[in-house]
Amino acid sequence: MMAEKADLGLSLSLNFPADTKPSFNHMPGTFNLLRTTTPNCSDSYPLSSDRNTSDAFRVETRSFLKGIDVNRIPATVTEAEDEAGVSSPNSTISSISGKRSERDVPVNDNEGERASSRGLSDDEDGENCRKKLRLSKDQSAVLEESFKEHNTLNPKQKLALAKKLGLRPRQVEVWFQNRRARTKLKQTEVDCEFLKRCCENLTDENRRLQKELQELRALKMSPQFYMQMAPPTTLTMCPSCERVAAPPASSGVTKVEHHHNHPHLAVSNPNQHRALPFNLWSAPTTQVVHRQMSALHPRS
DNA sequence: TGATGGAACGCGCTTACCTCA
DNA sequence: AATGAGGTAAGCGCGTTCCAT
Repeated sequence: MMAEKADLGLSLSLNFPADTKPSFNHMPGTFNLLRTTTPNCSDSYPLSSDRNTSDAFRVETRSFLKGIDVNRIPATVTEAEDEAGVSSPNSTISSISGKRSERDVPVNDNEGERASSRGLSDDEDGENCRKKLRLSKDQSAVLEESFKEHNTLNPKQKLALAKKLGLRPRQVEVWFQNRRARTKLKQTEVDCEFLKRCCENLTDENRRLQKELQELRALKMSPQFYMQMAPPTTLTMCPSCERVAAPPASSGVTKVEHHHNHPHLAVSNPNQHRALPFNLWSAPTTQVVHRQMSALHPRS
């Protein structure tokens, strides 16, 4: 089952390759904080509103349905529901709204389906127990394909998909909801792992710096060091690249001179070169994040 | 023009059912 | 055969958005 899941695109693996980064953009409202740090992440799942038109289903509608669903509801019930848009005894909700210019194109069908989705929806057998209908592999595959194209559906798309798969629109809707939830969960796990790694790197670096500091303090105590050491004020840090400048031949280095020692400062876009001082972020992905954060909070 | 109410929708949480080891 | 764990379809409540009034 896990392997199957991976095939279906739920494998948001943690071993970020060299220049990939976790995407925080999949779901609205999740990891907003982090999202701001990765504004250049591309949306893996464009919003449905971008593709709500009929072209969304240019995915061939050929005979996917042949022998498709083992679990299918008796055709009489399903099709009657879907075609007529009367899915349940309580589907008396008015379908005359005409609102939502874009969303409820197929007014009747959708609203009937919607009505069935809230409240008593036992249209399968009329009993109270809800039946668990496992979707077939083919059905899942088609849904996955569709999900890859757009992770939300407008009513038209929902209906078309439902018809194509021999499911109720509500089932398609639920599947998409659950699928979004799974994606988000998976993404959250990936994000957590990513942050954990960042934390570990920072901890290591902190430890290393503490050690270095201790060594420097010890050195400072020794008289010989004091004699050789130039005054600390001559240690300058490049505000752009955050590197400690090489000890100048003479003290009182001006900023211009300092920059002359750093050819990279000639780069037009300073953000393109923001070398980290201590190799702080070992993972390339974190460098990206750091760059974004630097861009958000530029120094001078 | 802003306030208000209804409809539709998505999400989070949860339950119920199914499959498999 | 029984059972517990994990996966997932589905129910429900709530918040948000859009639109008509």
